[in-house]
Amino acid sequence: MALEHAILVSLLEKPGSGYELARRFERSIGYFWTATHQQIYRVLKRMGSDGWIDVRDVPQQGRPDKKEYSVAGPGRDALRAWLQERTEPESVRHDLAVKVRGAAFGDPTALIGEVERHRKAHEDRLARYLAGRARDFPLPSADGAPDAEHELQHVVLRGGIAYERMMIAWLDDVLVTLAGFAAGR
Amino acid sequence: MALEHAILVSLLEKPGSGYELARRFERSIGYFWTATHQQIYRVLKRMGSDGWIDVRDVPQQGRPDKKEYSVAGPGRDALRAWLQERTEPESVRHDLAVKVRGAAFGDPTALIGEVERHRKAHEDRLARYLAGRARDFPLPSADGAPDAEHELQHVVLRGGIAYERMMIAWLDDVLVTLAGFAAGR
DNA sequence: GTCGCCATGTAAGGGGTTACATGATTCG
DNA sequence: CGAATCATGTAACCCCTTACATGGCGAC
Repeated sequence: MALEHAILVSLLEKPGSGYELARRFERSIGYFWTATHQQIYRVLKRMGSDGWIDVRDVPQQGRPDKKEYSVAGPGRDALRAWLQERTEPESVRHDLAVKVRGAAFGDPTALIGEVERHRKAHEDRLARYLAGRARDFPLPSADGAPDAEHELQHVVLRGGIAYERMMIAWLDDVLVTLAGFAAGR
Repeated sequence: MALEHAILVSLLEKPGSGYELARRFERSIGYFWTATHQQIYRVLKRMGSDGWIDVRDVPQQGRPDKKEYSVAGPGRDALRAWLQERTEPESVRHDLAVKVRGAAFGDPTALIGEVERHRKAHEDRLARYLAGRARDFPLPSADGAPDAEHELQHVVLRGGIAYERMMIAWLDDVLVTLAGFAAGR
């Protein structure tokens, strides 16, 4: 339900095409929401016909032309209204936890490789986030009027970093537990 | 895609009815997968016709009769096969992070109440998990052959606890950041 | 007598994933 | 000459959520 709102936020931060939005969802937005280009194009169409966003054709040379979207008045209003609404914490879905508990009925040690793969994926993401932080948020905020957009982007990124660190530590815990079955017999 | 596998794991741990499964998804299974009774009944039907599970009618007194499901051979095989498959880390979806970043284009301080609500929800869940751990996993595992089912349930629960603690700490970070806008002008 | 629990479903609609489709340009 | 990037879409399918539906029993 929040995809359209995530798109509004992203377009408010910087107008762009559907393709560019898809890339942002792979990168910075990816640590709190994901979407593929198919979804994005479909939703952009609906948002356009609802008057939430404006479209501008941008001819380009050496590349296909693109449509640049930007947030219109009603889009801003829709976002403000949604910010007031209550939303419940999202439900968690972890394949890997299902597998870990399911491993009790198969071979626990056979899961080690899979856990290591996931651990590596999380470490790669953490490294990307840390690089992004070093690039975009180099200094602790100086005193004085804080810049809302910047500060809020930063605190969300800190959340992504905390999540990846938590996952890596947990996966280490899982690996130690699984290794216990290999050694303990 | 893992709902049917989560049900297999739950039924292997202990056979039960659709209603009982729904309750388990609210409780212990809830920290790594969620499902409503509507979903569960539908999937149970399909799993039954695929021969993954057996059904047994259990008449009851003072309560409606129930159907008790248990895992059949092909279900066990399906779970074992799935444990071998690669699954990619689940994509994250956090409404609240979208809102935090969107607050830059509205009133950041208006979000404080919502963040506090979420914080409380996570604290409640953490308290439930800790109570569950004290009840079900009172002692550090004694030496000797570890019990796979028990150990693996415990490590998944530790993951749930780590997740809730991480979220609470992050929400505190968000609250401090949001409060900065109220004070900083 | 109403509320909550136990117990099982159907139906509609919305959102997300996967596959298919096209076509130009740049880099190795 | 093939692969990757830029750029935009359609179609089918599956999963999930929300609403509707029923009905007996026990507690306050």
